[in-house]
Amino acid sequence: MRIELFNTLSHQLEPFEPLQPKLVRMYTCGPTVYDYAHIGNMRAFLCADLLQRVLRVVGGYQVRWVMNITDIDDKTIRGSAPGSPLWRPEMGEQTDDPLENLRRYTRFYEQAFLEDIARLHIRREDLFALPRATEYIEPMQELVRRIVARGFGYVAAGSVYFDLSAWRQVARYGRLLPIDPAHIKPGARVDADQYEREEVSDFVLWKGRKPGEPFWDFELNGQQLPGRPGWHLECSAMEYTLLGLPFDIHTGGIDLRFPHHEDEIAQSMAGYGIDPTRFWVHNEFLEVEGQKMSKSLGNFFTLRDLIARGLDPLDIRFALLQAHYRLPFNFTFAGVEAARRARQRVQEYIYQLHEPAPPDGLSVEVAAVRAEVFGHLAQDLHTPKAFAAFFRFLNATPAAELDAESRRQLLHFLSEFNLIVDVWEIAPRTPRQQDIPAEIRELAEKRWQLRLQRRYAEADALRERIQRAGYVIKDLRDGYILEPL
RNA sequence: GGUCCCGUGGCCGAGUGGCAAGGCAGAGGUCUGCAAAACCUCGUACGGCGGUUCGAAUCCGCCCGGGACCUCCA
Repeated sequence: MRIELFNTLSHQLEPFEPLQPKLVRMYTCGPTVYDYAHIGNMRAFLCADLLQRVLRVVGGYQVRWVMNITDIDDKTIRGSAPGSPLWRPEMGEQTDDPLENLRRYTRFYEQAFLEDIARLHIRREDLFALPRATEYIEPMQELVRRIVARGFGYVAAGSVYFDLSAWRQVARYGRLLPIDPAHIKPGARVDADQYEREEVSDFVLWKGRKPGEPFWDFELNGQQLPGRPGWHLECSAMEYTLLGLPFDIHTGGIDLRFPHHEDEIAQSMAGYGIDPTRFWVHNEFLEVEGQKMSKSLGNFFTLRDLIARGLDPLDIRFALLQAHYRLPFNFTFAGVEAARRARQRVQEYIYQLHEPAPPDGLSVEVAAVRAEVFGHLAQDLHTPKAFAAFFRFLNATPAAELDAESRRQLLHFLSEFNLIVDVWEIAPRTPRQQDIPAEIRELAEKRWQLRLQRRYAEADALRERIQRAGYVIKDLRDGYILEPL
């Protein structure tokens, strides 16, 4: 099915076609591993995951998906510095080597990040590569040399800057978001004094070494410039190295349009001479209870915070799919609860489909709902419309009444749909006996026997006890289901 | 100060000129010893005020409220 995507470059919906037949090359701005990722970060990665899954399942493409790990920047340096309050015992001992400290610090949060995305069902095996910035220092330095050689970079006080005024003479700057320098907010962060750049809009490609900070040797035109890469550099270099330019899709949060992505385009074009990406796809932010997430408002959550509060990461995944990715998502606890119920209802439906069909079962047209649901997903990942169509079908199609062939087709469609949504189990109901303590199972069995003997008072008392232990009993016609509450 | 997005029933959330999707909650019912689950049925919602139009949630203006970006925040 043909996919259409909203492209930030053109500000409109465009039909998507990969540059190489059948293969989509896609890059996602990943986390800076200086702390646990919060759910706002997670939205960005879930949106990218949704896109790559839709490309695979609905578009029928192979996807080569790269997401970087930023393990060198101001925040990671600060966090790993000697005496940092952010240093944790799990990271080991701090050493005399700033680079080694940085490595220990960032690996810790990288590991946490990998655990977090795994819990959200962002699959490691879907990622072609998860490159660390510090492992691409060479290609970054090479890019700086190219930029300078082409006359778009200059050295000042040990750092290398991108010369925007020179760049503006040969190319358009401000393709993703027009920025009018005449109307810069008074007091906006320009910290012109901090560096020796010629224009405040010039951005740093390579930052000169500061005492006590990690650095790499760098020789540029015979000059020794020990230091570390600028923010935007890693993406350009990794895209070039891992995907090749130009590639198909670049994703990230909406805040990255400017300056990060704008500068990335300028760098890649200036250095490699190639406009790096055909499609820029940006997701809107996540708010909490209608407010911007902030630590001072007390509405700042990491995934770990939410899990500690008893939320299921898959309910969070499902909840985030209920809104379109280009609109702000209002994260609420009530919303996650609603998502949990809706998700459970579909799971129940799937279980019913696995049960034996009645002899005079109904036959339904599954191809139509598939076309409708996938059609909405193909239309700029319109998950709300896709789910509306899906639930409309569910409401009109009671699982218990379907014939065997319809069930088979429907389960096939659901397993395809679940390759995208990934929050259900396409399997018969299995009493997960191993997850339930033996004494609870015994109580449930005892209660069932009492119930058969019509000793209801005693049976109900046991049911109470079981419920207090955190399990619920659902009676069926000739048996019961025992599951965690 | 500049640029831009959003405001739809109790909550979430589609719809961008022609009788307002869907989810959750709520109400009633079926089934069940009761409950839970499941299933069926049920909605006088478009922030405010003007304007354009035969017709506006949808276009235009103003106002109110929330949010974003404006040089290292996803």
